[in-house]
Amino acid sequence: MPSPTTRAYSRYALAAMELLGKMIRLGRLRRKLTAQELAERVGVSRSTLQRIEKGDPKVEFGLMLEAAAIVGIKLFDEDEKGVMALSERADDRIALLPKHIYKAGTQADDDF
Amino acid sequence: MPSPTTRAYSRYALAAMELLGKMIRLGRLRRKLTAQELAERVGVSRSTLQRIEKGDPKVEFGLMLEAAAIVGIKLFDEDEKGVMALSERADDRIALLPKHIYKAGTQADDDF
DNA sequence: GTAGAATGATCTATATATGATCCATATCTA
DNA sequence: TAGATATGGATCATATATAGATCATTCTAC
Repeated sequence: MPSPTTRAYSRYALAAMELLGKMIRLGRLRRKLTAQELAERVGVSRSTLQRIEKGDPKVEFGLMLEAAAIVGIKLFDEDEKGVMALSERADDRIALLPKHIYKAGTQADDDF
Repeated sequence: MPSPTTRAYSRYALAAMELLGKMIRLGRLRRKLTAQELAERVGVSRSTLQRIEKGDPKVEFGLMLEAAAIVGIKLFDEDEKGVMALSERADDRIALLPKHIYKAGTQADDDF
């Protein structure tokens, strides 16, 4: 409902985005790549890379991860096989839960 | 240079995005939230939440992290303070490196 | 010190992500 | 099983992210 202009992000999300941006910049400098060079490898313009390294919440999710991967940052501390394994485990766990959530005559939500 | 339509993502990045999407869905089901409910909390439409849970590379980076945070997924395995601490350490390390990277009479890039 | 290169910041046009809506299907509750 | 609700998918108009360009500034190598 809120127009994307009005969008608000939690402080935690903002901090995490900023951190990833800084990690990408650090990785780039360590690998002695210019902004232009990294931008080309990621497949974006230099201006977009600037936003990536600032941790701008509005950049494409895929671009952040692509840039991170190129400079050697692996989320989840896993290589490709590890990520795929985790993905299957997630599938398994999802399969154990109800497919739909019903709120007909329900009260709250949280527990565990 | 490449039109955003043509954009290609590495397999690793794609796998990581898909994993995060599944983790978000798992978190939502465990907390017994309907798609509509989580979408409202994130501040997006249900259709966008569908793309988030699919790990669509084109959703805003901030939305992925916001949704993840709401269902209790913390990247970097850190709380807000931990993330900010890491952020400062990243600043320190960046400060130790040259501000500009020069490629005048240079050869390769990698080392570390 | 100086020249040249990299970076930061800003602006505009255009491609596109998002919100809204609708329909069909699946699946839970009673 | 029936009825109600959640979900998946597709479409379209609109707000907006991105590419590209320009200019000023900062830094490095020489």
